[in-house]
Amino acid sequence: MSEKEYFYITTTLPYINSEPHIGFAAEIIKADVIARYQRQQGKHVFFNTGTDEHGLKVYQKAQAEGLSVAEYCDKYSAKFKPLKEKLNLSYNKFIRTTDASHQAAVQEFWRRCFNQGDIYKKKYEVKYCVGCEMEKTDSELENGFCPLHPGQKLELIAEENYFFRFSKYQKQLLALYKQDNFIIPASRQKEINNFVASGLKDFSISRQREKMPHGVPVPNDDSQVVYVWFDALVNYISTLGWPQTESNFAKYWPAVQVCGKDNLRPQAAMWQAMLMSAGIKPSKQILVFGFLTNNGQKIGKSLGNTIDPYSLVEKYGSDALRYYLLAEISTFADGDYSEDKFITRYNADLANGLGNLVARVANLLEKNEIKTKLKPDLTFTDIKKTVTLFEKSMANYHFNEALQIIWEKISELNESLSTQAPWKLEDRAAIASVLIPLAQDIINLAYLLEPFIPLTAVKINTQFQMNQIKKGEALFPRLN
RNA sequence: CGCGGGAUAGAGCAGUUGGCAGCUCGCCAGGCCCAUAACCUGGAGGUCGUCGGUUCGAGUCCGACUCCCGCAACCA
Repeated sequence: MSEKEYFYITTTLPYINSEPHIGFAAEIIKADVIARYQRQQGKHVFFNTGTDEHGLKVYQKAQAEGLSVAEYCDKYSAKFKPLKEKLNLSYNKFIRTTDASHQAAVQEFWRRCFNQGDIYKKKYEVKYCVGCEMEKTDSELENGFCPLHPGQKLELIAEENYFFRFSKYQKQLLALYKQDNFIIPASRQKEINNFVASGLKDFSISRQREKMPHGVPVPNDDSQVVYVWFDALVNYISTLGWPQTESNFAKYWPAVQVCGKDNLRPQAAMWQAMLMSAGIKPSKQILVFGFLTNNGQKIGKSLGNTIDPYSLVEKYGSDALRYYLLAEISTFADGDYSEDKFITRYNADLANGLGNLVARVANLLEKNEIKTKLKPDLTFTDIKKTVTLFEKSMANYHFNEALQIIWEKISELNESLSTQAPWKLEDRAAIASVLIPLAQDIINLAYLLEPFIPLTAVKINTQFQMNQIKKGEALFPRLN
């Protein structure tokens, strides 16, 4: 490779009206796997995440907690930052949409769209529930009434906001969806294609400051603030320094964006249209992940069955959680979490599989005082087939499949050890000739596992690079 | 005719160019004893939702149907 390639990946920014939840943890862990894998491939990686902090809900929650919005944002944004250490993430940028540089970028982005003639002011009617003292969107209504106040008629209030000419970009968006692998999985690309093909309505991109002051000021109109969607999406480029430092932007853009399936429209349609309007290249690729259920039940704040990633890490460690989310659940499909499944998976694969194999081989090497000098070597004959299959799965982001391939190898090594039974042999050289190839395979597997379970990979790597490999502590003690 | 996803062994799932049905857990029977009561071998268990079509051959493609589940935009 003459010159290093650049690679940019970003998660969506979680909205800070609640604590970090397992769904976002799953999303950012997958992004982390991709980022780490790309680094292994020798690329310069820019890995972005952060928090989305504007908008009505944050404004209301701040008031409810008796905090200024700034205090509230600092407090809640800070709840997301420890994910980096707790989940062992490798992102190198944490952007907040309240950052001054981001706000300036939003305004510049707005101006560019405005200059294209894609932003206009329009009066329209919003539905207002007197009972709730709140505006309601159609999707919040049941049979045209507020579910909390079904007897009351909704009032219609005239409001004037800025709109974005989404409809103008229908054809260009449809052309974009012709490109294979723009959105993965393909079914999502089909879905958004059908949605866009069915017709687009312009959407409002501002709010009256009087009602909701917590947002980026609209350029040249003090009475309005930028609507949070429009604002938040711009982070994908403002985080690169756009429009100030074009050089960084030029190197890394366009991005691979990951999101949950609820974010398909904003990412794959609205944001792409916004980029077109501003004269910026579309995203490189959008990966759309599924949702998690808790024991088969939909997870929701109202159901009170949210899963706190921090407590899971506290209990089982970051690698165990990462492994579960990556191995048990198909990358793009919905998946389920339950403690029973977690423990079963942990014991079967991490304790009995990988952990036990490492213990067996290391112990035999130590007991027989066999000296080694190993380092990862993917050209090692015995690992080649595994590497080929592994890379194929990784290219499609099929992480569960990639891990399965590694675990087939682990199983093969356990079998090989049992068959050759070096503990029955007398001759040290013969014992060594059995164990050293196994140790070489293990250190190679650790290399492949680094994007998935980085702490364990480092442990194994350190352990197996020693001249005298020692048994040491169990990597994953069995859970009961 | 709103959009999309799913239906594969007792449970949970994988099967992306159509080619003898796989994985994990659980269950039964052996082996081993280096290891984290771990590991290895063998076995029982499936009309791949239903019906029809294409094909030498379909879980995999096409059509119809049944049953589940999301979404239905300006709520971030």
